[in-house]
Amino acid sequence: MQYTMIMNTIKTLMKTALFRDLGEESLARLSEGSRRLEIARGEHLFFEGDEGRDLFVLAEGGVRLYKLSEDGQETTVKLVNPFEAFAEFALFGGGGYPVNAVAVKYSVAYAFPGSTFQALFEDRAFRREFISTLIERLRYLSQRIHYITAYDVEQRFFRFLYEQCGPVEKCRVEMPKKEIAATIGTIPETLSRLILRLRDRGDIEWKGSTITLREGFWKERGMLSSDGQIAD
Amino acid sequence: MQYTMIMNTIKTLMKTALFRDLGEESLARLSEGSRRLEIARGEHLFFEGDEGRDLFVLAEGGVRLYKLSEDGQETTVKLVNPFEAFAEFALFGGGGYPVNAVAVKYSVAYAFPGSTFQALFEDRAFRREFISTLIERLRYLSQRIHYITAYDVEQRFFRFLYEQCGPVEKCRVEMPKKEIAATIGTIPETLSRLILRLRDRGDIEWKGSTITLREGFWKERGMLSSDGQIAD
DNA sequence: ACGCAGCCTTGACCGGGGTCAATTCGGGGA
DNA sequence: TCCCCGAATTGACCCCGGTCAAGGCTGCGT
Repeated sequence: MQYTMIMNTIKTLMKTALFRDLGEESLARLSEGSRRLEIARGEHLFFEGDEGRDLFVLAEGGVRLYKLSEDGQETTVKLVNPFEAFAEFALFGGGGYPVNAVAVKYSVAYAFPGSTFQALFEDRAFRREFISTLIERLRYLSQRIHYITAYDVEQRFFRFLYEQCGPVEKCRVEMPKKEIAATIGTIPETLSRLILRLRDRGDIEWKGSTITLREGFWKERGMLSSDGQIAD
Repeated sequence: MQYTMIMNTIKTLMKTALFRDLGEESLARLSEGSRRLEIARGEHLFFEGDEGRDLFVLAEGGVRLYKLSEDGQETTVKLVNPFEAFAEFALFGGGGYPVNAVAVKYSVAYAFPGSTFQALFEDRAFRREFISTLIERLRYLSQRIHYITAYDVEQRFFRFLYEQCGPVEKCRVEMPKKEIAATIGTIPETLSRLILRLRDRGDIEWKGSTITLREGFWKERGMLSSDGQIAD
């Protein structure tokens, strides 16, 4: 493997919460064992049930994790953003991946074979970080379950925007609308109508992949803009 | 603390996956630091946001974990059954409990202060078990998110029965119906109507707290009864 | 330039399940 | 034993959002 390639991998790892605090040589060792994957929009990284012992880190793009039921109904579990690790499931306890992973746009990810982690678990600080990551996921999923069942499509859409960009007025969202719809737990038709309603109301402007909110939009909803304590 | 009381605690711990494999003296140490809690139906063990560093193990009864939104809408995250540990969140990363915990019937639980776990984490096997537990939760929540959004009330009700009793024809469910409704993500009225429909159809019989399914009920749904590979 | 294939939008329709309100049931306390 | 309060049932109503079916828009390959 090439030197500059390893350096790139390391750069990505250092921006990822799970690995941020690792020492030089741990990072190097991880990187050496990794593969770099480029995936086009719509390509799958893995499918539910696949045996797989890889943990992934997204370097660029976006990946949607979802489940599928017999009748084709799909449910998004989480949208992964750059510098997040995902598929920690793979490292422990078998049973294959519990979700499907699809790129919502051109993406770059690194795959780290589970075996390369054995050594890292000797490191107390890493363990701590790993467990924190899991617990954070747990909190996230509890939260998400709640959002999806207790809030309507409009509120879920705002939350999506907030998760993507924070409390700002201008936000780029480079995903096809149907992926956005899936992410917030609805279908393109409904999202389309929602946007229409919001535009009429003067709340939103959507040009290409740039979304512009009305001045003071977040403030009205109790999420202060421009600096920011944030409601969860 | 009394000898027999400690013995009871230990007996419970030994039936709990997380602690099953611990050695004698670890169990004893844990037990000594624990409190025994008896809670009546409807009582809360803790509320969302509470600072708390206790991990719980349910010894008897049932506890429902749920979130609440501003407008009073509640969402059940998980129903805890005896010999399950819960509120692992508390041990790491702050922010208080992310859910409310209410007893759905008279329950007995043990509370273990987070501090007593520090020592246990030195034990490699325990760490492994702990992480497995977290990952299992993660899988469970992914699954649940999917069930709640992709399946209708009827299917969710069957899944509830299945989770409570497995693929058997006779099943005791000692919870008020409104708690059952909340658990499967609906309201008492809807559950009531569902039961009516199922009874007319001859699928179910509900007397007191005993539910009887029609012969071969589970088999028809691809979950073999009486021995049992189980669909997930 | 053309054509095809996705993606997105728009309309008409409708059904699962939630809301509100009125009874009825049932079990524990005086 | 009766009473009472909360749980459960039942009915009338309705709305959010999903389904189905047409179009329009865009971009890519040849």
